Amino acid sequence: MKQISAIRALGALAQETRLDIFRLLVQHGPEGLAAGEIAARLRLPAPTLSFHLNQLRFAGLVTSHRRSRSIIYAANYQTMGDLLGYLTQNCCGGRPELCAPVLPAAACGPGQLLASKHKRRVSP
Amino acid sequence: MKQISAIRALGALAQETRLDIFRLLVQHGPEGLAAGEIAARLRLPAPTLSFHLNQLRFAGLVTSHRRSRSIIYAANYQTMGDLLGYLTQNCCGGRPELCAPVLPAAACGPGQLLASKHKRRVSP
DNA sequence: ACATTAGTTTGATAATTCCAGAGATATGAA
DNA sequence: TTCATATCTCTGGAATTATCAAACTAATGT
Repeated sequence: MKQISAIRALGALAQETRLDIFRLLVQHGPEGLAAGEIAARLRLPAPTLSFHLNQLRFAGLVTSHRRSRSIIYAANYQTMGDLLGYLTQNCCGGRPELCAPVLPAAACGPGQLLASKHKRRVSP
Repeated sequence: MKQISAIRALGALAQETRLDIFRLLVQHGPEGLAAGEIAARLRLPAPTLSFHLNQLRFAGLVTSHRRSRSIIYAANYQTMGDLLGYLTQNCCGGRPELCAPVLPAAACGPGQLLASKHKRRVSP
């Protein structure tokens, strides 16, 4: 992930309403949630929600598609993973164990490790 | 880490100048760097740098202490680790493996990853 | 065709953030 | 003390971001 993308993602999440929206979407997994449902749960006026969803989409953190009258939004785990990778590599001085000791061991287990499309570099 | 702290940290990092400052400090480890040195390396006017350092300090991402005439700033790895933990737990739906697969395996193993001055590739 | 439902866009206003200049403060040297 | 160095704070204006009412667009049902 490039710095500019990381900044966009960080900026998108650095706002209470958007962080709430994103967390809600993450909780609902790949099936996502209709915009109206998000608005109802978070008590947000439709235009305000629409504004924030656009920011999240611009940052690549959510995807959307229409289903009948509703527009379904879902969290984009790939971007979130890329952001975590960027922060770990660029903001932990190449010593991830200093900054990421909290990760559950599951993240390290054998199977799960991957499938990332791009090779990743460890910063010097 | 509370949501408000996470938002402050995200907001602090969501700005090019500050992300540059933070990355520079991370690269220089616990010894830190004097404000003047940061200003020189990043070509920043002193007031601008001071403004951003204050934001980073408010977010808990850097610490500072005076040493003679200089004020030394250093990255606070603890806060960075807390932020990564918050994001992993709250933005990955309790499925960290979905979002954190990019971590070099070494982060989980016994040490060693580090200290390489050369860029290194981790096979996916 | 018309009404209904679901979202978006527009636009005005309020709040916040960014950043450079001028001046203030703290430390060390002569 | 006086001077030079290093950094900070205060200030204010420009730019950006957040909010939400009103108007608009798209899909569906009658």
